Amino acid sequence: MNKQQIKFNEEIEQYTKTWTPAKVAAFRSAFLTWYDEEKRLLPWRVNQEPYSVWVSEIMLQQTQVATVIPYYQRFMEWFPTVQDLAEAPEDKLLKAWEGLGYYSRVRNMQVAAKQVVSEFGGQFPTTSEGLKQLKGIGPYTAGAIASISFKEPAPAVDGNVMRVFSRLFGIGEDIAKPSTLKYFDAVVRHVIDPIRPGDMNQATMDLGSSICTPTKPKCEACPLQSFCLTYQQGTQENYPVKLKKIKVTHKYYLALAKENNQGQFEMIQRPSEGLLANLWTFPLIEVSKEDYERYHQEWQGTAEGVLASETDSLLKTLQREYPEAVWQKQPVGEITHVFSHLKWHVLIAYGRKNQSLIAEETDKHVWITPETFKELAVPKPQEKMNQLLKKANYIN
DNA sequence: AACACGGGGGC
DNA sequence: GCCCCAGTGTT
Repeated sequence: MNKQQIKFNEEIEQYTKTWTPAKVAAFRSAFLTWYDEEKRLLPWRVNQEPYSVWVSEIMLQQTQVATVIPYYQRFMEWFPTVQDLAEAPEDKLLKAWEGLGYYSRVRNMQVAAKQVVSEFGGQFPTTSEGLKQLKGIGPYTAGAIASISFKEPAPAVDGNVMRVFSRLFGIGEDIAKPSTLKYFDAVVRHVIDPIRPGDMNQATMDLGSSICTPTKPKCEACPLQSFCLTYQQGTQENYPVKLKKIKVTHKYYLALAKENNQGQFEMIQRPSEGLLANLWTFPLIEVSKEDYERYHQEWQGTAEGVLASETDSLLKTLQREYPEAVWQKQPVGEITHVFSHLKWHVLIAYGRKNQSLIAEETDKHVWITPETFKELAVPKPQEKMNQLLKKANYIN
């Protein structure tokens, strides 16, 4: 067992350590009693055939219960068995799904139906592992069918289940990350009823849709109140944790490290509002991603067949746009910096001027020696650039 | 790991 | 009218 596995096991134990066998038994009893009393009588709950469970689960992945019911009933009339589905003409198949969306799912269902007929003799595989071999059946659907139809104590973890269990156990992992699934899988395995695993999975789904709702959970009506860690802490509304995935925007710059004959570098103060307001950096020239990548390739010496007449080299650009300095042919280097919502890619170009031109100075524009950089407020990317210049012996 | 799939519901 | 939703497949 490697370190990561040990760490994982310890984390799971933190969640389950107060769940003694007696508590687990009481939990199962309370939950299943509630389910027996409250369970909704849905058309796909009249039997536990894998075919009916499968059809309903696929439909329910994309649509709410009330909408699914008529679709489900018509689907079962048109395709009563897996053989009927396997042999169905495509237009009838699509007609049956019309309005549900995600049409590839019904096509995958037919592929799976054909697999069942030809590879499994018309019978569904009876384990979650076997079920996962069927097209369109992933861990969730496999767990649902295996537990309901074959009484395998397999978790069926969907968004509802993550919500319920994150609150019950105070699981603060980010449910937006696919890797978080394993925490819920482990915790569900710890408490799932070995005699009625399917009912426990369905009870969890029902609880998630009727009581343990995303906002304003009806904890006063919850059969699991006394088992719920976050209810006791009053923190249930903070769960599940779902980090908004912020899209990172990439920005590409050339930084101009211009040194004059006094050993001074040009520094520019950023605008008083927005990102890094009022901080000082080398002059930054935003370039397109394409130009940046080309400059970067030239620098790394991997550009092939690039004709000077078609594209502009970094050196030519610098000489044309900033003729007051003598530019070094190659960039000093590259730094990147990740902000909360964007990533800077900066190539540092070094150029030397033969005059001092102090007259150019304004209050937002100074020439200073590296020794006095620290008198200016400088952001992290500029610090990285300074480090790079030091390392390459441009400054001390 | 990121994106596509396609409707419905919530704001 | 825009954003998010929830699994599975694909790249």
